Amino acid sequence: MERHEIETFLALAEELHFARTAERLRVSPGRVSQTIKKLERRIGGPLFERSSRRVALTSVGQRFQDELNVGYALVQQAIHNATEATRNVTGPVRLAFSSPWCGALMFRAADQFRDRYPGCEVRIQEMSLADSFGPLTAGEVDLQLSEWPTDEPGIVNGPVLFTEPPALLTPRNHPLAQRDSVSLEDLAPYPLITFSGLSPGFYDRRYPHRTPSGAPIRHDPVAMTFHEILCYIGEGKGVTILSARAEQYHSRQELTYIPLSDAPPVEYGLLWHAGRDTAAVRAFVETISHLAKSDRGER
Amino acid sequence: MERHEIETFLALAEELHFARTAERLRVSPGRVSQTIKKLERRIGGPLFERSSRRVALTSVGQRFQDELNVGYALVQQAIHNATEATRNVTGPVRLAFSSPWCGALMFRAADQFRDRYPGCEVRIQEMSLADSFGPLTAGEVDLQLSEWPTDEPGIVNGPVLFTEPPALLTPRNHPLAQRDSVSLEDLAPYPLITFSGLSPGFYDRRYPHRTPSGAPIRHDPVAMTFHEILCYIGEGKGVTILSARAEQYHSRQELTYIPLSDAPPVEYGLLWHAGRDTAAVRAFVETISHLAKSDRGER
DNA sequence: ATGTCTTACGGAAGACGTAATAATA
DNA sequence: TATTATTACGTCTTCCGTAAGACAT
Repeated sequence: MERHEIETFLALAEELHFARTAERLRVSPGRVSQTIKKLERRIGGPLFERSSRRVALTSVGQRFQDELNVGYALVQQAIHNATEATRNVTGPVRLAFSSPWCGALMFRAADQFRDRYPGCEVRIQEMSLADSFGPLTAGEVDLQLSEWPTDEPGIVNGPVLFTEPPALLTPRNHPLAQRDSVSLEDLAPYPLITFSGLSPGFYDRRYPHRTPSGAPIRHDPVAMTFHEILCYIGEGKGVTILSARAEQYHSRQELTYIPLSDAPPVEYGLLWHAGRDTAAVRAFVETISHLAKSDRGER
Repeated sequence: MERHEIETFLALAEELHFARTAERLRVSPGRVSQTIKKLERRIGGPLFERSSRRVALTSVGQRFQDELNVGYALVQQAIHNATEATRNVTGPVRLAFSSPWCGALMFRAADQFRDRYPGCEVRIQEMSLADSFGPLTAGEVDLQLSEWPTDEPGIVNGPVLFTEPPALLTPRNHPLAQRDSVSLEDLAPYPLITFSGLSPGFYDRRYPHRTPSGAPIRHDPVAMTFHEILCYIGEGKGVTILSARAEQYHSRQELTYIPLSDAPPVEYGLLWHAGRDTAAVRAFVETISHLAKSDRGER
């Protein structure tokens, strides 16, 4: 049963007059007659009892009207809701990423997103790890892709988009630098250079205070920026733990990246401010999540 | 939003795979793609998040699926119910009428009915007033159009289809025969010939036992058939009350019909046996009721 | 190289309007 | 005669399949 048949039937069931029905539907009276006739053939019997001067519903038609009205109203409501929901996907979406490999994914997602939601303007900026949540909290940014998760109050931990294996970063002439792989157990003798500005939970997860066997690990010094860490290590002040992916973007003569076998993988996920997510932001979350799933090869 | 769009969307929302959706709907994959694309343009934004290797619902699409499923299921149920209801309109419909003017309406209605329900066989017979409910009670007849109402147990008083003014039937040489109109008050001096076989309530309604002022009216003799009444009156044995319409079918030299001003109109309606009405019978009731309304000029 | 979604194009089904016809008051 | 529903027919939209293209694995 086609839409025009439903609408013609319901209109005629109300008007009980072919000409007025035709006028209401902006079609010719002949069309109403033929549409109803065809519908009645499909149903199998008359829905209207009619002469050239009178139109009335049969009992079958009466019940049909009642039931169809309910169902069709719900269908129209569904369409209306969907239309309204997409209408709200508009306005600028301000995005931030913490590291180049997050940025790469985000730029690809933004291309798809602009394609699908032409009404949306997308702006992307890099963020400083020294102030991971400042822009989000200040309302300067709507969504960020960065190290995950966080304990920051008011910040929502969205979906994880990808993970990277952990690595140990050492000076080139470090005792561990020749190894193919190291364990957390190997870290005990060396000071661990850490990064301030991370939320406490995330900090403890990334930088252990003891090796698996219980030996203490000294945290020293505490750097304020990522480049500061690179300098400290280059100077032989210690080692640090980070994503293996960093090697592709921050390799230097005097530094060596070594796979870290037993540290937890580094997770990168979406973060936004609780209650400040708009329809456009949610739509971008869907787009980038979908793209990341494709990258992971999941089905 | 067209039916094929709804069905394509719902199928794809379940399958999340264009090729399988196309196979299920017996269309080509290209068609599914174009249909969804067009639907998304109409809604205003993406309902699916897709690459060439992955299909997922957006949050808008998710909600749309939930709501559309409910409404569309109701629409389909309504169609199914209507189809089933008309499927039952089949088999023979056996009709009876009590007088020629009832028969005239019934034959016209039967023509319309046969036209609208080709699967139904219609048989019409005249009934005897002497045994008004025998055929109905015995199950030989499904529906009858006759004097209305009745008190007969088990018989349903259906809708009144038309009414006729009452008349007094007298011999040509009767004292009242020259009058243009008579009142019930005029009947007191003359024996009233009545008709047995009527249900008690109807009998009392048609044949008063007293005039409006309280004078008794003698009921004598009590006839067994309509022709018997005509003979009695022709012989000068008394007068009777009947429908003015009878004059068109039962006029004789020795009889005179006089309008009866203050008797209740004679009602003709449909009667059937309680619980034995089929879908086909109800459909015929609708057809003949509609035709009678047209005859009455109601709108 | 294969599986999957998308696009381009020609053919067919059917929705539509116009206008003539039939039925009713 | 006026109003209304129905029927007939030509036009045009659009739905559809086929086949080639684009993209990802």
